[in-house]
Amino acid sequence: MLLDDVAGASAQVAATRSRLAKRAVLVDVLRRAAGDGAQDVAIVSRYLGGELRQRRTGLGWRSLAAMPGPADVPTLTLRDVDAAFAHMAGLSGPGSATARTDAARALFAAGTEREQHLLRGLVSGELRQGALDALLLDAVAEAAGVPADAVRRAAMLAGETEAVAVAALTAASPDDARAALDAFTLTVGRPVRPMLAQSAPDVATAVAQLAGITDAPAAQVVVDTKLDGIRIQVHRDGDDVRVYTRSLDDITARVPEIVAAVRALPARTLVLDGEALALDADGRPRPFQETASRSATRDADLAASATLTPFFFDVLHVDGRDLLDAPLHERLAVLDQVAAPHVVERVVTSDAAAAAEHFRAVVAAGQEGVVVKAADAPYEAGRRGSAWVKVKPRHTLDLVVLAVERGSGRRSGTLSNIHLGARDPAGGFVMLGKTFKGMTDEMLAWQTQRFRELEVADDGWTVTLRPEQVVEIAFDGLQRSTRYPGGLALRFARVLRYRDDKAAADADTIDTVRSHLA
DNA sequence: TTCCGACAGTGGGGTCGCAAT
DNA sequence: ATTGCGACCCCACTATCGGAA
Repeated sequence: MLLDDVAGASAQVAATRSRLAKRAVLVDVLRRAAGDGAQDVAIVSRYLGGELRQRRTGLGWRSLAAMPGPADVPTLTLRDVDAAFAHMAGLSGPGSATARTDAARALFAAGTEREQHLLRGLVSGELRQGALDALLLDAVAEAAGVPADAVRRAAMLAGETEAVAVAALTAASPDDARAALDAFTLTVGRPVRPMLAQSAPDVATAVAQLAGITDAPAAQVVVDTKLDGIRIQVHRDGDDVRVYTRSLDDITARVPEIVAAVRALPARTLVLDGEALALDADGRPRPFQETASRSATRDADLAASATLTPFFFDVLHVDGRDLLDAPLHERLAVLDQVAAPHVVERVVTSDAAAAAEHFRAVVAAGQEGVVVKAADAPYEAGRRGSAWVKVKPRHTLDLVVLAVERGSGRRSGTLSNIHLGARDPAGGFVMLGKTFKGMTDEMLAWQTQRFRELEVADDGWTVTLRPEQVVEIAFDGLQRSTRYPGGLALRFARVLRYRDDKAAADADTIDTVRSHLA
């Protein structure tokens, strides 16, 4: 199969907003790939899902700045392209960046216009065709003649889509495809996609949301402490322990202390879900940046200078027993038995006030917040299910917009990403970060016009403003910054509303911001 | 007929390792 | 030694489609 076939399909998918029409295009190209064999199905399913098959190629958006013009006639086969990226991914050492760029040039020179567009999207990870993994899974189901639920479940348990697409689409019949999908079961040593949480503004709202979905008579909820670290999924088979991140990256070699902790637990086989973070001598959590630094380093000496402590909040398998479909309260009973010293602190209650009290207590102890969970819900791998709801404290500030950047994609033509400054009592403003979050289309339209009125300079990307417009910003906390002059940056800043009732002189000062550090 | 769950998009700050400068 | 890039870690929020109610 030619890359051009996939490029054409991707363009068709991007050209319609109807998800059914997108799916129909995906189904057609998946069926054609199936006729060309398993390898083409593997490549097509990756590319239509917006990814290359190579996890890291060393090639990114910036490397593609100077690529040659397009070819007139499509000649690239999918296998050519996959082999080219595999080659690039394998390069390392002095001269490798040049060799990689040369290989990319040769590949792009052979690509037609729409093929180049597809390649850019795959390399940058921003295909922007309005369809990624979820719609692709639906298309795989339709193309193979099997229920969408069966494909989705297989992909969640496999931790990936490619193998599932190949199994479903290379089967001789829908019955065979169904059997092939059912063969994807929870396997110790193969990570599953982690269950995710929705969010709520406060504990009472979270409890009320769960009351709507649970069948438990007293509407019991589990209130788990939410730790500010990195998500880990740990598999143990005897002495063999593997540690995976939320994106299912294997980081076992970087975290020997977690391996040791899990080896010491009283079970032969285990699959645990939890969080790892750096603690100080008193057991209080260190800032997220320290956990991130420690978990990212591959240097053994650096790694030894700080340790991560694992805490688990779920168990998916223990000694031959799968627990994915067991209700949470059952899983937690097992978790308490097998992971006792490393279990996240929790409260189980039907009383919203008790849940709120736990939230206050854990935040006072320096933790990030809580996750409120339906006690009778199964583990929904890979889904942002309604059974888990996270709650975190929210801070707000009134800041001044210092500049604004042009938007891209559906925000093209608007002024989108705003630069935020706190008032400096000594004069001027101190920039604390940027945000594009929380804006409705109406706000985007309004601010695009408003900021043109305040414009003092425009370099083609960023428009500098007279510092007059006040905006109310929500954020999760402050972090140390080497990028911004105050040495501080807002974490997860988002717009709540523009404050036309306030002048810049009424905005919060950098001193007020610092007081949030306590 | 209306409602709402799920998805994709639009980007944020920080950290590391590596190759080039 | 410093800088720029790629790859990940954490992520919030809105608009939209189409099935559920």
